[in-house]
Amino acid sequence: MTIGAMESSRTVDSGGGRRQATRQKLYEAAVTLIAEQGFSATTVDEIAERAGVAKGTVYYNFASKSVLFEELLRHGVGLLTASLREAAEGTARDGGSKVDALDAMIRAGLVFIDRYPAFTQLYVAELWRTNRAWQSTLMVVRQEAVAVVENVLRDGIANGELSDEIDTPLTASALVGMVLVAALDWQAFQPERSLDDVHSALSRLLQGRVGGDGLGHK
Amino acid sequence: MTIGAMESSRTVDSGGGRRQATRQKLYEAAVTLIAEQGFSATTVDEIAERAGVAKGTVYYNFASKSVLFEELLRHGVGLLTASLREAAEGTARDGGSKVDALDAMIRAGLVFIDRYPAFTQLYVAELWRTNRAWQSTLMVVRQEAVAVVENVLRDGIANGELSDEIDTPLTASALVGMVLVAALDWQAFQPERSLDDVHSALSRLLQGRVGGDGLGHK
DNA sequence: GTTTTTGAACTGACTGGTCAGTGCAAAAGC
DNA sequence: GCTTTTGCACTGACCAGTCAGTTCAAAAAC
Repeated sequence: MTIGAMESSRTVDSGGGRRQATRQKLYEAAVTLIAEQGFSATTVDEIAERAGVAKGTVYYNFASKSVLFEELLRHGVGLLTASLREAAEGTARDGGSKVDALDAMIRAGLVFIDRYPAFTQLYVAELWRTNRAWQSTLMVVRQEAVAVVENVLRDGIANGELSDEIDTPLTASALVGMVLVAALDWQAFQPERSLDDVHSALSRLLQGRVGGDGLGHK
Repeated sequence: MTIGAMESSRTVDSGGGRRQATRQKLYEAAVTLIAEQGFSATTVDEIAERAGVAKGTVYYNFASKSVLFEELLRHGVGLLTASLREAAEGTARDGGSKVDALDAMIRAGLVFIDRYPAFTQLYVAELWRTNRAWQSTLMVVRQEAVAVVENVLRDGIANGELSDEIDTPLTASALVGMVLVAALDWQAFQPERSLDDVHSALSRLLQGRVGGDGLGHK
């Protein structure tokens, strides 16, 4: 049971109703199982059982196994995107630089992955697959999240803080990948380390302080 | 059909025998199918059909579906590891710096992903899963590949070229993630761009030339 | 003549999805 | 206040279909 609550209690159509609570339980059950085994290898019976619910309930709440998964994806990436946006805006309010904003977003990414590792695993495992039912959904939510990073990069270029030679989409992808893989490896192989620890290592890389004296070499 | 040949014709136990050729065909068929659909969703019948081979042949050559997949994994990561090592050694022979070695390995990674995109997809999709039959195999081959990067980082720290404050395993993971995600996004969303183009964007990031004047800001 | 492949038939376990029926809390009727 | 009705949420046995893996006699390749 590696996943956190993922409540957020005030979702789109909140309503503390029984229905909503059941859906939440199903999300939580599905996310861990699918992260471990993959979508196809996870049966609806398993999901229902772990959620403490009858199989029929799954189909009462979701049109199909795929739809359940798709809505889970939307839900999760939505949380991430909101978190990234908040981080970026936080530094903007404080008059911070764009590099500070990137740094804050790295931290937000790490916090998210730390909180919802199972969701992250499942997201990574599905993102680059092709020919799947939920491809288009995934594409849309991915773009929403990456766009937050891209916007910060663009702003930084616009105000001269970042080189205008950087490739916005590619650099954004690379930054996301950096955080994603470092965080997953952290969770998988060095879970005892602190978030601050990981953050500072990535921060150093972001700011090009890899060379021995803090300046880039060639 | 997004995958390249993956022949390498001179693999571990080469033997141009008929048997080896059949296994090769099965690898190629399996890699694309599993990359697209995932392991569980891919049937043995499909693999056999795409390989142009009878189902019985699959079981004549491999003990089971899982074993076929596991050997495929070993085979593919072996190619990557060899390629990374070669890149690192190439710059060492030319008396290049360790940053040059890292740069060469980034390029080698891109070349690999460009050549075997399907394998890369499948690898990423499986790497952080838990509770799977081939977990341990995957762990071993992953470590072999990452170790090549870690060694270059360590060498760079030892000779003072890189800061001794960098976190070797985390930085290695982050670099791998950077290349992995940037390359997969390149393939998926901007396949028309050239490898050199992608490489230079990542190179810039590696060398910390993101800030407007080529120096890190704070 | 030995190795490898073929291809079709078969099995037994498992899976997504269905559906008739249950439980129950609030509304309606008295 | 008490009884009856309504309909939402849930249940779990069931079904039709699918799949990994087996078997094997015969053909093909070497």
